Amino acid sequence: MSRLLLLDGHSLAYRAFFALPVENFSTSTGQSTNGVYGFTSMLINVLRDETPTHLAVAFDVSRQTFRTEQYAEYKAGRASTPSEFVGQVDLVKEVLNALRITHVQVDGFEADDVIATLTAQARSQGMEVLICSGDRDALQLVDDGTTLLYPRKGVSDLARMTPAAVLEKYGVPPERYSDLAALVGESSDNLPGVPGVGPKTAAKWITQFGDLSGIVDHADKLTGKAGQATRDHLDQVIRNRRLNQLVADVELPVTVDDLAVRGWDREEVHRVFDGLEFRVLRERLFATLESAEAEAEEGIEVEGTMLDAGEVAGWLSLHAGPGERVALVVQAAPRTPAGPGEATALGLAGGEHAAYLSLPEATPEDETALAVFLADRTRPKVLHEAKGQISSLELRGLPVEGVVSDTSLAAYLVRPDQRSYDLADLSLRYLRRELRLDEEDQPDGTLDLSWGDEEDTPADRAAARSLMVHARAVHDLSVALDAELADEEERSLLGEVELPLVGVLRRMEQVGIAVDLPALEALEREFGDAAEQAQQDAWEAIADDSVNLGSPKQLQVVLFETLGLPKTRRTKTGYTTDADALAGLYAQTEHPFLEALLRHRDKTRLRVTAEGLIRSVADDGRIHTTYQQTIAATGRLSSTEPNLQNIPIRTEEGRRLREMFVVGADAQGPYEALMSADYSQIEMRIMAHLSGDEGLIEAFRTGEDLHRFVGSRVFGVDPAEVTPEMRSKVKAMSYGLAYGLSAFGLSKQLGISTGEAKELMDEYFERFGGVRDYLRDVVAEARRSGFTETILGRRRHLPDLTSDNRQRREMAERMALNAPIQGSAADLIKIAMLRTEEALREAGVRSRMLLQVHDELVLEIAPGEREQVERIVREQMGAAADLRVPLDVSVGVGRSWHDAAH
DNA sequence: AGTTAAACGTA
DNA sequence: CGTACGTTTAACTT
Repeated sequence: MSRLLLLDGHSLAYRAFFALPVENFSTSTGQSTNGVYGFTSMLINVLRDETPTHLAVAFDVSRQTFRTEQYAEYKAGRASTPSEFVGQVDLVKEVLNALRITHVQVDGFEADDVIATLTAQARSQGMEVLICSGDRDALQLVDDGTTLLYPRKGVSDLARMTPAAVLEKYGVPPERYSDLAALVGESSDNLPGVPGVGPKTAAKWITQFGDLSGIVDHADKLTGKAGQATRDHLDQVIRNRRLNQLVADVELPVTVDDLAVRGWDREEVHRVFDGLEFRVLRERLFATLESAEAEAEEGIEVEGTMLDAGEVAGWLSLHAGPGERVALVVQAAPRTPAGPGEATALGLAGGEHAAYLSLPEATPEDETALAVFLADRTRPKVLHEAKGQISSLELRGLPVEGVVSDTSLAAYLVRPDQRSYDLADLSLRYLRRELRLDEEDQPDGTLDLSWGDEEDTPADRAAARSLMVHARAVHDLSVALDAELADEEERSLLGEVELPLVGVLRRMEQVGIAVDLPALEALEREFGDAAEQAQQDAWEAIADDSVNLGSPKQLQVVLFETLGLPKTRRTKTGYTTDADALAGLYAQTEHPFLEALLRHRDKTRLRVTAEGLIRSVADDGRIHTTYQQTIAATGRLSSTEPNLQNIPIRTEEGRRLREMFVVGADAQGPYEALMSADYSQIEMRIMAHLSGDEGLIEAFRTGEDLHRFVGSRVFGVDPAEVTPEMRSKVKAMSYGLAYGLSAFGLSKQLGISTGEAKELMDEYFERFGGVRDYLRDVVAEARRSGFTETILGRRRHLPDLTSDNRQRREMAERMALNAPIQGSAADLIKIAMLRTEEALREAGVRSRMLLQVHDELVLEIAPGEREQVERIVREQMGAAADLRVPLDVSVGVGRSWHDAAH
């Protein structure tokens, strides 16, 4: 049986371009290759999986086609082709030439028309046809012998669109798809659909009236708003239908018979792939095309063993000796409010072999052998997201030592502004290896496992395979990422800071912080009652109790239509109703509704915060937050479930929430107090250090109030004569500088004219020239090198510094200003946390660290240890780095977090 | 049901 | 038209 495979070269390369991060795919000469890489990868996969006898790739020639002649707006409004994509289509053609694969393009027609024509020819000869395209228009070609392979996501997941699949997904058979598309529209072609008509409605009508002409003929019978809209847009729908019809009789320079698969040009493939620096892909290509008998392989090949009772010690001694790096992947029970669940199973991978161990099935001897291995710091382990996994093991009485890498942390240090460090993503990016872990990708029948015995169910085997595949990926990734770390400084940042910090954070999470639950519940009710009262007052003020005060949309109606108040700043969807704007309106109008509304906002917010905290209290009466170590691009930690880094402090009422965090107890008895220790003005001190500005350094060395000192220089008066207004202006500016503040932003914040703000900034920079020079140089240096760096060598890449787009470039410039400062502060407190914990351990005290809030540490103090711990914390925080200015630490103690403030 | 935008809390 | 985050709610989408 002959089988023709047709690919849409442009659409697939374009899909690949967006699926793969461009910065990870470029040659040493700077040519981007993500599009051509992804296309080639897809090509290899379909060749392997579909074994076609005939093959061609179609391309568009230009945007000018018969469709643009008929409808000038066709495919208009598209973003211009990204510069990194330019040239990649030609590279795709080079690859095809080397593989002796025919490519076809015809002036005035799109790739899909070429595909439609070839499909018609092939079908008339009784051939089976496979189309691989990212363009949905090709769905109209699907029939019993024609299947569309449509990229679902990424470059390795293709949906197999048969007639049944089309019907299932769109509710219409393939020959009616174009009718549906004409109604719904196709945004990528700039063909607008009928407003209010989605695929569901369109499919319903098509079923009801047979096809589009049936709908047109019976347009008067279409019901509802959507029906009226369709009648109003009938011409447009008919035009859409004419444009989305593919042309199946294009005159082509080739016939189907010319497309028979030929041998390929080995020399040329080597030359082209060398130029593109595709090494892994070349191996895959050769493996796929050279062995005709090569069977389809699912994901990674893993040589592994499902360990049976009594086999653990043996495996470990063979594959996990001293110095032998072993990856661990833990499967655990669901997490609880108190933290991660207990470990249930384990995947291990050494250099060659992998193993799987189900903990409930392990014998006491097995567990002992495992425990010895895990606790042995001379046997190196690597994990992905180690913190949670180690906690799960420890819950099961299996402490872990000797962790030499965490692949999520390593990947974070390499590129700190990624959204996720998902293992499968990292595997694809750094190993160029697809981690196929979906259950559906591994139907039982294809599981051909060389390990395990008859008692293992298919589900056991699938779980085992998955853990071993994970472990193998973690092992190989840890090696690959070691090489990706920029320099010795970054390796030490991982080994000496981030990795040891995992343990500190883990213990802080596990300990949690005690909460006065009854008081918190009372407070929640109090805030709730106050919110209720505010709502009543607000409703009364406008004589309307139907308004949802929490709905910005409804508020806009009330404020700007019903009450006719002056319009505020624009947002995407209307006018802002944020607190600043409402306060401004209140100042102008003194309308009682505004006062009540603001009060309602405040109280509701407090109530909701209290509510969330109550929900988070675990059975031990404490709140166990989770610290995320790979989220903030600057190097800070973040806190989730719940976020304990944004508990209110600025207002009196907000601070009452801090009173709810109290000193608690442990198995040995109660603690004495909470202690809060924070760095004062850490960011300005780092600015002084990094800039070397003599004036600012002197400010910190004299011990004079910083803003008073700076104010006296800026305004040219004695420190004693600096008024509160002068001080607050200078304070706002000092802090703003580290964020890339503009004169405009400063004027807005201080409520002064832009001119006045400009003068203020000029005067500031005149007096503190070192700061001005530093801020200028830090951006220039980052533009040159492509990244910023903190005191400990933590890098943040900012490619947008050279963007043509002003908005993006200026955003990147502000990030470049801020990242070294915020990031260095993060470095310092991380060092302080490590040393503080170590010093507390050496001192043998019971007191312990509970929270980190960027520049503050909260500790729980055991009876009689207050002075000793204060000394330790002051010393370790103060000595975290040797800066050109002192690091000032202020400490407070009390029964609650609020009382410990100072 | 799942996503996005607005609002707002912290450093 | 100042950085870095996380959470909640309403509204939008299908």
